[in-house]
Amino acid sequence: MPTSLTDIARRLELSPSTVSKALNGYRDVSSDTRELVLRAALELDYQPSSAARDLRRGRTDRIGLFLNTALEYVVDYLSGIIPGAVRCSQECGKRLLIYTLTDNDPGQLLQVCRAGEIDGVILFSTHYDSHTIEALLQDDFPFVVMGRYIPDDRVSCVVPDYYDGTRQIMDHLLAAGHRRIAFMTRPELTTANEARLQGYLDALAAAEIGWDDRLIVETRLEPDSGVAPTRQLLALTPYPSAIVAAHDLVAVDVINTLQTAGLRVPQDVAVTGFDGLRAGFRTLPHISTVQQPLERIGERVVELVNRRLNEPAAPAVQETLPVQLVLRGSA
Amino acid sequence: MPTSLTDIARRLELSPSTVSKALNGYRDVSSDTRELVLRAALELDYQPSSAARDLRRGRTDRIGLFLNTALEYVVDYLSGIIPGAVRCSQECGKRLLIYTLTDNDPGQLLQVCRAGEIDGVILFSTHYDSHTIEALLQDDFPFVVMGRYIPDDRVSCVVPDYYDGTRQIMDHLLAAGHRRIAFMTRPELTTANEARLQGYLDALAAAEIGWDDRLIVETRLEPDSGVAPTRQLLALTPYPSAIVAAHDLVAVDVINTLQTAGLRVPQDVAVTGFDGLRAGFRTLPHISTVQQPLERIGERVVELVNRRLNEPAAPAVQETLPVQLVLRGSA
DNA sequence: GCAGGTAGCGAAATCGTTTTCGGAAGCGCC
DNA sequence: GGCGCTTCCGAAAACGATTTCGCTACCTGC
Repeated sequence: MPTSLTDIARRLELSPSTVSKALNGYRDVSSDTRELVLRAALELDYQPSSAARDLRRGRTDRIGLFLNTALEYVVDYLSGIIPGAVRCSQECGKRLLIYTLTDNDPGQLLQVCRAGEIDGVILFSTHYDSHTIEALLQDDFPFVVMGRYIPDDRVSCVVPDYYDGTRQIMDHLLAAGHRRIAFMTRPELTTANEARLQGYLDALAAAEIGWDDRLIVETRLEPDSGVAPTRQLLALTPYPSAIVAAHDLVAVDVINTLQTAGLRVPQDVAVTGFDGLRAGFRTLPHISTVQQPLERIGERVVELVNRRLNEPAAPAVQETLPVQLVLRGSA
Repeated sequence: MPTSLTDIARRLELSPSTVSKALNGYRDVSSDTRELVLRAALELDYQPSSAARDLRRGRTDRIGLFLNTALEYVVDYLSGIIPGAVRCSQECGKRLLIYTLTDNDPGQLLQVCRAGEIDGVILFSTHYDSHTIEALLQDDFPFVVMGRYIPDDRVSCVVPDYYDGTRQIMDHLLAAGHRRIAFMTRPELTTANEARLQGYLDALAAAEIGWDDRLIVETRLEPDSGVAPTRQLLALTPYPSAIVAAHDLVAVDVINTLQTAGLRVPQDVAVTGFDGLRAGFRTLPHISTVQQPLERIGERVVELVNRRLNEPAAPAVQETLPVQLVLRGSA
């Protein structure tokens, strides 16, 4: 049992109200008393009970973010956005915390929100789930979607420019003379995947290159999920001279598979990633990728949740953030 | 404002106490009433206010874990232990959550604990801080240290067998004929680092090889921190035929630096890592490493916190978990 | 001297639960 | 009928903070 506000009150022979006011900067307490209270609080290592305070104030000043499976990917992505998100939440006087889901059950997210453990939540693209979104809207619970565009003007989201990024990649590859360019997509039918695919197709069309079904393959988010599709592409004759991977982690698999097969990257096959994760620095050559403004995304996403908390009536905003091609060797 | 217990009570013309008891499985409520309450709760999407419940019960059923800087490393390590930790906490009826620290200020950890936001905390080796530990002991707050042995019989910890792991690595390298083996250590004076160093020295002694100061270099936890030390080693003549890196992330840097310099791994220089992180699969060759039982560590660490919660008087335990050398190509 | 204002404090309600305690009703049994 | 025993429910007291409101002093200005 840590020291409570009433402990301080008793010790100083003051009322709990006065102590509370002294600690919270109310003006109707003399500076002498305030001094006394602050000193006592320090001495006793007083920290207000968050449960009591949250209950009374009806808010927690906490913002949540949920981990799910596809841990390998999520975690690498998260480590990119966390610095920005943490900095911003600190500025807003909130704390950012990350929940783990057992059994990857999205219902737990709703439980946590409804229980009032957090004031707002950041939804990661990988655990989007229309039922969850619908429920959050129903409850009028503040949330922002990160990394996926949601075609609904009631929901805020922050997304990188998938279309432009893919165009940048394709333009680079085409300019380098590549004509057989393979494309790895993700099986989910999301606006993000559609935008990337559209960028691919448009770029081919602009270069007056017909598209070949066999060059478009699917990958999942699990570890090593880039290996099989790469083998599949290598079985083609001729095999593609460039592979546009769905994201950096897949690109790692692609590069490793190619090199294991005795092919040189980028001389024999060029490879590109997407996202700009740390993983891109682990292969040799490093991965040429589309860098998302990760810190910026972290900031914006927290800022939007916070705005929504401050003015509940504020309209939802859907932001597309610019991305940038960075060439590191693999293409 | 979500539905509260009293909302249900009013709707059913029952008292809040009865509703609470119906929901919490008390026996002194008729099965008819219980049925009614459960149905109403479901219809109204009722979720008990965690603040109110925590306040009243004096516990939260939550266990915390704190992120700090050195994000790249921590996050990769975490993704290894999370599955085990989450599974175990679920079995214990707790929820595991991850706090972010602003400004990497360890004082925030104590604040969170004292505020009663969590019942127990898992301390990561990388943000060990003797003042924090002392304060937690003072407060009698349940905690367990992960990845670092603390020479104090009041604190529980779970650590991999650093000494044995290093011996396994060294024995393998020595058996392969290596005689000039470099060793990368971390600057912190921890029992973990000491154990690794001791393993290195003992192995050399057992093989009757004198040790060379210049082969022992330091690395930090920041990204790319393996590059400079590797260059430093390559400047030696002759340069070492094997490099024992402090952990897998450093090993990645080492391999990349060697390959960039035109050296082949493992033919020209063998490289080993430590920990068994996913990063070890991203290089080519993959990293030969000492695999920590990560999931197991996650489980144990949660289990120990939980035991401490259930029987506060239980003595602290210090567990060393066995590790295993896995050869993946880099040595 | 008095009205009006201000400064400083405390009483008390409140947030939404949990849990203890007691009471009412119903029943069986002597 | 009286006694005891269940069974079911509600009243009420917590948990520890915040916040409103009112009260007492004291001061100021006329």
